Amino acid sequence: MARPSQAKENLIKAAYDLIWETSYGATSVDDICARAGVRKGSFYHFFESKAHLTIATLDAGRAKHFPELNEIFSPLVPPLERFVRFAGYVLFYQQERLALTGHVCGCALSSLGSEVGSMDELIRTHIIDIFSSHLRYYESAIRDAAREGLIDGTDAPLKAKMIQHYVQGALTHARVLNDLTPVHDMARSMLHILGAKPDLIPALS
Amino acid sequence: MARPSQAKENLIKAAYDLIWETSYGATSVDDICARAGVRKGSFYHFFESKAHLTIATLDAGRAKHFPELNEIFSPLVPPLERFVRFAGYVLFYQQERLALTGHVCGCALSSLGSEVGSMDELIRTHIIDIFSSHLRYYESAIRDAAREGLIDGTDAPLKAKMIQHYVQGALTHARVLNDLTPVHDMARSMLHILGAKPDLIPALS
DNA sequence: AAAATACTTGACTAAACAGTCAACAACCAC
DNA sequence: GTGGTTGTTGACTGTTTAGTCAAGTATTTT
Repeated sequence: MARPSQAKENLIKAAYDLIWETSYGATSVDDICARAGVRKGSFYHFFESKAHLTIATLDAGRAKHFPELNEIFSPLVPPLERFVRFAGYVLFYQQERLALTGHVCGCALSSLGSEVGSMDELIRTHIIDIFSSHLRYYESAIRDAAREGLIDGTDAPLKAKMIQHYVQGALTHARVLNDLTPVHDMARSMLHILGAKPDLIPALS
Repeated sequence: MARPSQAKENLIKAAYDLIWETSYGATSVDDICARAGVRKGSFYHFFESKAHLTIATLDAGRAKHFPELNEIFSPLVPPLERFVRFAGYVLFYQQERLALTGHVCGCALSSLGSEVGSMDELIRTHIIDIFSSHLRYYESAIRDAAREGLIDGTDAPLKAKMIQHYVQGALTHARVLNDLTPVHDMARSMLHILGAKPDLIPALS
């Protein structure tokens, strides 16, 4: 019968944190074990390799964040407000991670995908799948906003991609500059990209 | 008297190519030497470390690209056309690199900065400096376009940042998805972000 | 109490890696 | 032709790294 253990979850959390803070390549199996408080034998009991653990961190991240994104992008939320709330959600996690690490960490998926994407097909396709989900949140909100006459509805898919690319570029910049200004500008910029009229924009908190 | 040698230039080019193709961490000194066709003793004769060589690649990239960017963003070029030409310039280099490597490589600065920025301050500040220059190209073009009545001139600095973040997000996506579609969409999207009226947009080639 | 299952360990192995070094070679000035 | 300067070499060293393994331990079921 199974012997209860937190080792697996601790390894996933440790890998998630370390890879996001620095990079995939700079994060060794020993580093992850040290952060998780387990020994290498345990690591390899649960995971075939660092790459397999990384896939588990992506799945854990999805499990953690998608319920929250479902709330933010719920069809019950006024469409443009979804983007404002989303900007708040991004800022919240960036500030939290900044407090823990001392520097802005940006988008974990984007950094990981960029670094590892040409060398590990499994990690790459997992990230692409998550990116596709994000894109559908944006598209749905854009269509709903157009239906309410809040914005011009032409080319919703392209606008969704603009939003997605802009958000990730802003997070990458925040990380490189070690400065949250791009994240603070996010709500306003997304609404600008969508062509929302200023008087129709919900309060930017 | 100096003994003529191409070793240094070959090392710089090799490092530039390999780091852009894969990543900083996945590129070893041995890899660079193999690609450059020199031995490790020569590597360390010219460069103190891989990090120092990377700084040299950033300087070389700047020397190569800035004359071209000066032409693209010349005040003699109609402002909105500068963005269209810039998109063409980005596409050209992405297609060239795709042909050489078999996969989309995205923005070398962005990838490198994201991967290494929290661990090497010298590399980070070099990249930030280059980013600042790019931003000034965008701002200048935006102000010129506003002066000509082509776009709304409010908040030129924020729009320049939107452009910059969007461009880098698009390139990161192109790299992760291994698909140039985001780069093909770039001209159109940048002009949309700037709020350019369709009839004022120069021909999208 | 015994057996089965799952978790834990850290020394160990082999490979990868950054960086060093003394010696040699090529080029140019004198 | 000689001496000075610069470039080249690859075996070598020490460290880092991923991954293995036999043995031990903890938990649960029978």
